[in-house]
Amino acid sequence: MSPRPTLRDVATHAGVSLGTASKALNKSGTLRSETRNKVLASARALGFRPNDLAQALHRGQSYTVGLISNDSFGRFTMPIMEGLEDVLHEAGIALFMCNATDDPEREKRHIDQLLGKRVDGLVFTGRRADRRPAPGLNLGGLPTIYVFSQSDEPGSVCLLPDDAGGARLATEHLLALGRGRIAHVTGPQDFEAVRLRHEGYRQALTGADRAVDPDLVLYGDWSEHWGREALHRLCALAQPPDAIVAGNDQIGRGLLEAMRERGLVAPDDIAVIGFDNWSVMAEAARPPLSSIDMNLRALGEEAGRRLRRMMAGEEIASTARLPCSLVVRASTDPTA
Amino acid sequence: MSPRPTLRDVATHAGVSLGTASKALNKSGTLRSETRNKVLASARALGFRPNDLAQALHRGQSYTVGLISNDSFGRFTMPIMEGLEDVLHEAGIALFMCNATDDPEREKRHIDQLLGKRVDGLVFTGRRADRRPAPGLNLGGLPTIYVFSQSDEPGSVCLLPDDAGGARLATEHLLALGRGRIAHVTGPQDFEAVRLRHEGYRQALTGADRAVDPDLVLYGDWSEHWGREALHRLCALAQPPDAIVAGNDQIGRGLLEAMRERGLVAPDDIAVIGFDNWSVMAEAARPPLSSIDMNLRALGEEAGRRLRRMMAGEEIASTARLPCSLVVRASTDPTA
DNA sequence: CTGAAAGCGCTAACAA
DNA sequence: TTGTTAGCGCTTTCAG
Repeated sequence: MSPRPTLRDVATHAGVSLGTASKALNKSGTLRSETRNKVLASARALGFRPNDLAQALHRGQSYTVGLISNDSFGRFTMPIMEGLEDVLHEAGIALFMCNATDDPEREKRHIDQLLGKRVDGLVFTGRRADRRPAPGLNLGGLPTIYVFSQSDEPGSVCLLPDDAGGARLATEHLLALGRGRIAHVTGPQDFEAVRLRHEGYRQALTGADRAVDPDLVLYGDWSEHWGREALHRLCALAQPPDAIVAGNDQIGRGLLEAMRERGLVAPDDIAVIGFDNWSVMAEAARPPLSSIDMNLRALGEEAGRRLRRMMAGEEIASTARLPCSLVVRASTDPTA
Repeated sequence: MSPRPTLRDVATHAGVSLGTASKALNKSGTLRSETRNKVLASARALGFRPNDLAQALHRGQSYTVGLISNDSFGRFTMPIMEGLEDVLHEAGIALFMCNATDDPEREKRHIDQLLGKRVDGLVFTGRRADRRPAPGLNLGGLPTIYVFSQSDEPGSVCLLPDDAGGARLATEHLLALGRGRIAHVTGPQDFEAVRLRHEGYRQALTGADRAVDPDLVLYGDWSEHWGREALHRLCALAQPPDAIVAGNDQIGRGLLEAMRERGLVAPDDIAVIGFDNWSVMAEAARPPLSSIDMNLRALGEEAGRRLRRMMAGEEIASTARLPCSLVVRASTDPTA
C-alpha cells in the first residue's frame, strides 16, 4: 500500500497547522475562506482521504454496522441488505456483510471480528429458527437486530414478514375468485413459517365460513418435486381442489408443471398461488405464478430505522412483523 | 454502546502496567507465566477484546479486505466469497462485503468507505464487461483483484472461469456420447462469456473433425422461455440436432421442458447440457440437467491466494482463467 | 482567525 | 522480568 497522505501532509502542503487543516476539512470552527480553499486544494492535490480508523478511535464510534448472513445463496439477504444500506447510509453509517453459511464456527469468528472493529450495531439475517449469538459471546449491549431471522433470547429485537398475513392474503385472493376447495401444499412442519402460513390459510377459510379439510393440507419439502407429487395426490382425491396455496414458489411451480402434464389448465381447473415471489421461478412457470411478496427490501429499511433508533439509545419493542403483498400473475388471473 | 474495557482497564484490574498487559495478551516479550495468567484472567473477567481500530492505526495495516459485489442476487458472489474468506482467514484477514447492485453511485460510495477504513486489498466481483473503479477514484496502488469480473484497465489482475474450456468440456462430453449434430443455444452475443463459450464449442467440434452448422447456433436471452422457443426452432429444421449445449442452466431447462411437451426424451432423442450448475435449476429439471460447474468457490480461494501475494508486494500476472468441471446428470446420461 | 497540545487504545522500543 | 513512553492519524479544546 503506497502510504496514503495524512492530514499532517495536507497541512504541510498548504502551509497551515494541523488544527487548521482539520477545521477546513470538517467545516468546523471559523476560517477565512481563503485558508479553507487553500487546504481543500492541497487535500485534493494529494488525494487525501481521512483515516476512518483514527476518526473512529477518537470519537469512540465507528459509524459502521455489521450484517451476518446465514442465507448461503443470498437470495433473501441481498434485498434486505439493500434496504438496510439505504437507510443506514442516510445517517452516514457503512454496512458490511459477513457470510456465515450456517456454520456456527464461522459466525463466531465474524462476530468477533466485528466486535473488534467496534461496529456500532449488528444485524443477523437468514432463516433459522433458533438463532442466537454464538454461546459465550458477550455482545455487551451492542444494538442488535434480527431480520428475517429470530433469536430465542428474551427481549431480542426481531423483524419478520407477516407469514400468516401473507398466507391469508393468498387464500383470500383465491376465495375472491370464487374457489371453494382450496388446498395448502407446503414445506416441513418444523419451520415456523410453515406453521404460520398454515394458520393464515386457516384464518382466511374460517373467516369465510369454510372448514379446513385435512385432506387438502399436505406437508413435504420445499422442492418442485414435492409440488409435482402433491398435485398427483390431490388429483387422486374423491373431490380434488379447485385452488391451491403453495408454501413457496418452487412447490407452486411443481404443482403447475404436474397440472400441465395431466392436461389441467391454471387457473380454470385449479388456481395456484406461490409464496416468496422469487421472480426467476415465478415468471418462468407456465402460466406465470401468482405469489406473495415478503417485501424484503422494506424489511431491510425498517430494520435500518430501528437499528438507528437503538443506536440512539431508544428502547424498541421486541418483535414485529411487516405485511406481505399479493402479486397476481396468470396462474390465478389469466388477464394479469 | 456500553463502554468496552480497554487494555488499560485490564492492566489496572490485574495490577500490572499497560506494557505488561500488552505483552501478556500478544505473547510477545518474556513474562513470568504467573503474571501472564493474571493478565489473561483479568482480560477474560472484563470481557476484553482488543480494539482493532487502534491496532490497525498503529501498525498501518488493517488486516481487512473489501469485497464489492455487483451480482444483486448473490448467486455467484456467495460461493466466491466463501472461498475468499477461507483463504484470507488463514492469514488473519477479515473480509467484508458491500453490495453495489450495478449502481455506479453506490459502488463509488463503497470504495470510498473501504478506502477510508484502510482496507489492505479490494476484490471486485459480479459479471460486468467493462468493470473499473469508478472514475476519479484513485486506488493508490491498493492491491486489487477482479474475480468473475474484469477491468479494462491495463495491467489489472482478473480471475475468471475458463468459459471456453467449459463449453469444450460440455461439447466433448456430447461427442463422446456419439452425438453427431450438436447445437448451441445461448445468451446475448454481447456477453464475452457467450462468445467464449461458443468458441469452446467450435473448438471441440473442429477437434473432432466436425464443422459448425450455423443453423444449430442460436443466440437469445438467458431465460427458460428462450430455451423453449429455441427447441421449437431446432425441431423445425430439416435435420434437427441430437444434442444441445445450452449457454446456461435456465436455457437448458427450457429446452428440456419443451422436449417433454413434444414427447421427446432426453437424452435418447436429444441430449442436453447446461452451464453454471445452478443446483436449484439443474436438479429440478426433468430429467435432471447435466451442467458445467465454474468452481466458483475455488475461484474465490485462488483469488484470495493471489491477493495475499499482492499484499506481500509480489507482482502478479494480469489475467488467469480457472478450469470448469463437468457434472453429469440424467439429461445426458440416464445412468447418472 | 490560527496554532499548539492532549488524548482516543494500542504496540514496540527503550529504561529500569 | 516489568514499567515508561512515544506515536499511529485524527478531533477538539484552549491559547495566542
